[in-house]
Amino acid sequence: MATEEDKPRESLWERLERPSPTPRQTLSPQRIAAAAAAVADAEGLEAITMRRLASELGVAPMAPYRYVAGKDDVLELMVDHVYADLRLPDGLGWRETMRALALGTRDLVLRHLWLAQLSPQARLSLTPNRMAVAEQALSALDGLGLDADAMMSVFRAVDAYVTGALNYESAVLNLLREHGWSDGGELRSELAPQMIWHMRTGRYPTFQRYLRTATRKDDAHWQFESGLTYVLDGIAAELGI
Amino acid sequence: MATEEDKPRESLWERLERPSPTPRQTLSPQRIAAAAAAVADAEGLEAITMRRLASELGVAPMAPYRYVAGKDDVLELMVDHVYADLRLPDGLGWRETMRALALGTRDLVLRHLWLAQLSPQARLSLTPNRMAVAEQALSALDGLGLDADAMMSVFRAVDAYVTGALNYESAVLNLLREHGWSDGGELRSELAPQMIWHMRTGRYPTFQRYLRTATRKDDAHWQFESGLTYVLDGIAAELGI
DNA sequence: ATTTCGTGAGATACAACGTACACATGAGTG
DNA sequence: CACTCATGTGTACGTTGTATCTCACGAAAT
Repeated sequence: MATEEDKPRESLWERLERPSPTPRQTLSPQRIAAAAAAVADAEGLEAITMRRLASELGVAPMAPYRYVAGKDDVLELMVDHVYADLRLPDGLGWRETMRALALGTRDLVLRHLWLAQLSPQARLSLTPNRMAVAEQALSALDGLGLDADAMMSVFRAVDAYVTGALNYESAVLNLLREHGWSDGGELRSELAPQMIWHMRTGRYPTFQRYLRTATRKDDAHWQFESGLTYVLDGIAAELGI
Repeated sequence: MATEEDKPRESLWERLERPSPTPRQTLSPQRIAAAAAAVADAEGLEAITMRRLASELGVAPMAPYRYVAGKDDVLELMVDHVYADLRLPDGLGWRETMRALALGTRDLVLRHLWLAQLSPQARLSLTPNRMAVAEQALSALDGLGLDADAMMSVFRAVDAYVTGALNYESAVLNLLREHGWSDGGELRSELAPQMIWHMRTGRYPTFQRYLRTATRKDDAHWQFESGLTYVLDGIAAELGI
């Protein structure tokens, strides 16, 4: 059965672009976004509560609800706020543009680790600044003789790889931060007992050999670039571009 | 300053393999994992609360805490529980093994959509069944003349792509389920007003052209395979295997 | 057969969270 | 000066994760 709330509620972004009739207000979606992003940058996503956000803005806990429908809207505003910093240079070839997309996204996520902690559904929302990046990326894939489906498959493949790689990389960094550990060495020494126990079972000989002989276990940038090279090489080979 | 709780707490998995001295108990980690996974399969991850889980098991809300240190442990148990269904066939070449890893993971996640809703840090934990899959994948990359770092970079690249692609795919499906929508058409018609508004701004001409001319927008399987082909092709090209 | 003891489950309670709802307030307009 | 409506306040409710105390029961010991 259809419920009442299915009416086509005006989108968050639609409301934003129409300036409010009385502009004299202490609160605004922009201030909310900036304050929330600042808190999350400094203390992680779990520090974002509606009460904390309100106190940060110097208002009562329920005040921000004049501008957002709920906490999910706040997260959406935060995402769009930081994505304003990500733009791709024009005039590059498709491969350099995809590389800029990947490396730029990585920079952004490493500067705002909470981006990777958002629920996948929060990352689905098409905010203006994310749409702008997608448009830039797609337009760099235009004019290569690809049909629309192929163009999107390239964009999506790069985006999927970047998302997955950063999911992992930032999860490690968030773990470090939450426990107050400083570097990967400290992480490994903390996790060592568990890992040693796993290895003692003798069930994972190949994995164990990796642990013993690998030399770039901590080189996150190299790992990111390696995978990115695979993806871009494969696109070039498969599509002949 | 170092806190007391930094003592090397025995791992969840370490405790599990040592059978409890008095085996007569109504609760067990296995029962907890199975019950929780069943609830999440049927009603989504947000249905998993400690109270709900306890009532599902017919015990008091705090009873499961005998076996898990907190909700995070429950999630870890759930992950391991369903990963028991994922094993890779032996004896295949590296490419077929990586394909089996990707497609098998996709099957698993589509059967248990809540897997993609877990926090990245929950997915970091190395549960026995996930370790087993990783070991199988790595051993298929053995003997190809790759060093340990290259082997892991291949595994990680495939895993990152799969994670990212499924993050997106399952987010759409979770959105459908939560709103009670049946298929992609219904999703698009619900989101149409927002999308039309975005397009009316005229800022996204390439994106708009994609929306008009693409024919495989709903073919999730094709999209997954396309990206996977790029990744595997790139690995083959870059490493000469 | 009775006592002892430890383990597993129950009951109660608390702080923190998101948010619904009714009220106060103060600037702009007549 | 009165009216009005957008904007922020105060209070409260239901739900969550989980700390802590208490209780029951089965096995081992006497």
